Amino acid sequence: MQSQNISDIIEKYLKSILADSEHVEIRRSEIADLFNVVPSQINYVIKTRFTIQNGYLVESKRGGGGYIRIEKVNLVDDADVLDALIQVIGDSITQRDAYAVVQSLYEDDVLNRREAQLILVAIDHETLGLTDRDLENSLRARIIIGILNHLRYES
Amino acid sequence: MQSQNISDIIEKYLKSILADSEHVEIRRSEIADLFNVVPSQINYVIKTRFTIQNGYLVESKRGGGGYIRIEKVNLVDDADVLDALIQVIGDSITQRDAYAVVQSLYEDDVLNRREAQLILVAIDHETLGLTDRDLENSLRARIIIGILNHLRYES
DNA sequence: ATAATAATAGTCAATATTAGTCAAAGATAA
DNA sequence: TTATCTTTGACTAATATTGACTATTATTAT
Repeated sequence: MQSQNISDIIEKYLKSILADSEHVEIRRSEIADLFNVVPSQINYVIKTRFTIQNGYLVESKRGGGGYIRIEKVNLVDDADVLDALIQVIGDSITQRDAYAVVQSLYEDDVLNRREAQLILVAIDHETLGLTDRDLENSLRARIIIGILNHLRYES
Repeated sequence: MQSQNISDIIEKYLKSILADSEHVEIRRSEIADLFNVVPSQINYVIKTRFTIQNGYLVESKRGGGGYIRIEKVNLVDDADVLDALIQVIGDSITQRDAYAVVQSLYEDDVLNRREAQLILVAIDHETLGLTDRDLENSLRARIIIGILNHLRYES
């Protein structure tokens, strides 16, 4: 489990802060300097690792005193967040994003490890075994949304 | 003495590492260089010799800092039962029959109630939302088989 | 007040860095 | 001989990194 690339390292750094506090607020250029990358790489890290699918809300402001603020949210407890998530998924979701959703359900203790892994198997590219990528992504969306709704009624 | 083709040698090399540690993480091109083969041969070795039937899980990532990771897992005792079920399911299964399969897994304590329900959601006709019944049945078969294969080992 | 300037963050596309797929060719075993 | 297994490489896909350009907000000068 070595994080070879710098994006993974930045991700871990931010998550280590989030482990202790509700949110983290950064100045983009400072983090970029800290890890010796261009500022836009911070956007890349956020866009790929701190999405709503991952269970994070991000807000920011430009100009003097600007910042980027990342907050961890709970996907199923808050009906609004769940609705937002379902809307973001829409009728198509990649394996990567779906993986992120299941991962955050696990982190929120909505699913235990075994349940999460069963779901991951069900939505896996190899499992579905389709050549049509659009079809694969739309099926995956239906399965994930079906499960999210099931979890909603259950709770 | 058996003919030691290069795939066998690579297999032994990887397994010798796995003898000492739980997993091995490689950079595909490095191993290819080490044994003077094209990178895709590493995929061939993995696909033919590190299958789940043999107790290996494989995951990988592309791009900068990419890797291939092979993990040895413990296979459960009653893998034969799973094999039999997989055989019976074949490449297509109706919702009715699939329900029966999941039900029997529940009755045999392979799955608990919640796990069974999650799986039923995933393979439900409504969830999959397909008009092509053959496609639906074959997808359902793949999902169930994927899950049965997952149940082969303990993580 | 308003305009100019500074200080932030965002977007996007080009490039780099990996791994995956597939089918043809070659080698080996039955 | 024939079927299966191995080897190869061209093409594809996914992910990461970079930087030029844009957008937004705050501060300063007029």
